[in-house]
Amino acid sequence: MPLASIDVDIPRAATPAETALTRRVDLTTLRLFVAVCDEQNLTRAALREGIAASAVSKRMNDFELAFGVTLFKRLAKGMALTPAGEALLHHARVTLLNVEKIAVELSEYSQGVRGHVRMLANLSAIVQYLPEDLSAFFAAHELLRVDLQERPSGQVVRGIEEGAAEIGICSAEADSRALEAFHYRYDNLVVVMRGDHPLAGREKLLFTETLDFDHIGLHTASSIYLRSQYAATQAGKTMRLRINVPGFDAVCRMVQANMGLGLIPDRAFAVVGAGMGLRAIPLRDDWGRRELKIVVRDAARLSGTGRLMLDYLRAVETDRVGRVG
Amino acid sequence: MPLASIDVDIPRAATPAETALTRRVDLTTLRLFVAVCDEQNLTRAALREGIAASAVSKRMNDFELAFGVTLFKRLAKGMALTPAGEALLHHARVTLLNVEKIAVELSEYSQGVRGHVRMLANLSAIVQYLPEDLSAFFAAHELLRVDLQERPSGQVVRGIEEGAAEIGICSAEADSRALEAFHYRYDNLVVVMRGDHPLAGREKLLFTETLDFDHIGLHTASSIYLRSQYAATQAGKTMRLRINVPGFDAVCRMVQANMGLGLIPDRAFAVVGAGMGLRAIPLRDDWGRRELKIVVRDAARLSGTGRLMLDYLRAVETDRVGRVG
DNA sequence: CCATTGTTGGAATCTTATCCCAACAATCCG
DNA sequence: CGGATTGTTGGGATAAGATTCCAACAATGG
Repeated sequence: MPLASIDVDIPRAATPAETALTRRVDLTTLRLFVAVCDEQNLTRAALREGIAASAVSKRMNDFELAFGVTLFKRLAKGMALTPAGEALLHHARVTLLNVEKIAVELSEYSQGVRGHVRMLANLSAIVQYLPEDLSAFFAAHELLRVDLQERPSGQVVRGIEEGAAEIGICSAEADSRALEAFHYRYDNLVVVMRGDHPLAGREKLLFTETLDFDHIGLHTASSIYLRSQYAATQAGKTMRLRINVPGFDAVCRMVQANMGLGLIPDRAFAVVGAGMGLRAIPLRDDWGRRELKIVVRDAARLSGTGRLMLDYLRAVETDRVGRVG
Repeated sequence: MPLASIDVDIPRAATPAETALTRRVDLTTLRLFVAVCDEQNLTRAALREGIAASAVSKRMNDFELAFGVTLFKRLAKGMALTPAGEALLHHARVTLLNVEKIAVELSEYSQGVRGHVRMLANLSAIVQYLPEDLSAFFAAHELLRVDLQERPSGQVVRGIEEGAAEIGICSAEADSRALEAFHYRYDNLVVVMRGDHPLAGREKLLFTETLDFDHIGLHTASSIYLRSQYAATQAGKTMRLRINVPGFDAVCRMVQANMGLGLIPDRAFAVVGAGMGLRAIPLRDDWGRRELKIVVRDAARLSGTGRLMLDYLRAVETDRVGRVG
């Protein structure tokens, strides 16, 4: 069918000839190449890199010869890229960026750093839990470093599978396929309201009990918003929405302005809603208790630092359970 | 605030010392380094790379000296990585992978290829439109190549912003911020049913008209499912769901088995539902007409091949409008 | 049509990686 | 316990390759 016929991303093995070609690439050449592209002028590029122009010329020509391609259109007024040159330029840039990362990271080690962990996490974890957890982790392990990137849950799983990072944190509902998964945190939704709201005296709430009042919605793509819509549907009722706003903080401000009830995670309320004189009442419905999980490719083969981080993250919730309430 | 205190991903400029260190990295050293890591043994690594063991030893020692780090724990029975070594190993691997890509891509050019475009697209576009559109594009331009990766709409936007690819295709509802956006396709939802269904004679349908019949739902996280739930809520009704299934093809099979009505994109029906003797009736509601858009960073600065692809994709819908029906 | 700008070629030089051989350290095992 | 084995490191000679300088060359632009 059509999908199979697309000539895209075929991960074929490198032929022997290509293996040999790989060795003809070197970083100096790539560096000079991007310099020439930047300057569109071989002479200026040579100047910038502190080398003779003829040496740059030779390197570029040798490279073109080795691969049998033309990288530049030699114009009277400098050099312009061919399509092959553009393709190379992109890869050369990311390669050099990577090399820079190597230099930076290793010089951190030379200054005393003892370990790195690469992590991926979804927004919910990054906003609610990781600031506190990582701060505490760093306090206990000053000489460790973390590279953290934000991605949606599905992409977190993909990244861990591909080895882009060692440890991932994502929604427990995401399919983590062959990865090992551990519980990280429960994420309790709370109903946020002013102290003078009719429901303000309650200890717990069912979502359906809130449907007789106005609501403030999160943006329409958020999972909380979608899930609460679904719950209302299941109950055969409709949410009365006064407005949709983009962030947890905005929800709290709207609540304060007496626009209605808000529905946000408890930890988010602790961070953005504190000191606003609002009341946050936990939701009793089971879908109000969402779970974040930790995913790794193989816990037994984690780096030392990765192992340390994994153990720390797995233990952190129970250590603080009193404060999470 | 907690977020600011995390010591993560600080993109500081490289110091002059680090710039100098960058030049001490070279690909041969990296290649030898991963060989040593793979083999956990310097001698075998040297053998594998066809070079004298002492040469490898020298390179490793010089490298360690240059960066002031220890990469290996020299054990009697070979070499084991230190944390610094592990950090280097990861970056070395991706760097070498990149270099391999350079070699592969350039040798394609040497064999006649005339241009590359890197693209990102969401699943919807990849399943429904790109197979056909790209096939047609390749038919017209044999010597061009496309690198296509699947990502959710939000990540498509991010990837284009970061320059990971030139052209992105995502939902029109995704926020494309500063990117240039162009219309790509309308994605019309159709109600799928057996020929003997009471509604089978209709030309068009409002979603509310279908709510008196059983439905087959897509998986609960799909945007079609969520959107239809929402529409039911807005109408003050409830969808009567017989079952939730994971894919467009499964929906069609369930419809055929007389389980109820299905709601899927028209193009998906054309691909998976053809020849099943089913009827597909367009939805009249405005949310039944979803849009896919093309995003680029700067259409004026696209590569030649990128420009060609953009123009092609922008024109393709109207060229085929008769067939899209 | 000559001056200017910019790229390329060649020969000499110099740097530097590699090789080979030997030394050395640490286990293994009889 | 001690020689054999396995594996890493050091030094000097060699060989390979990159850089420099200078000159030639091509193509605009006034």
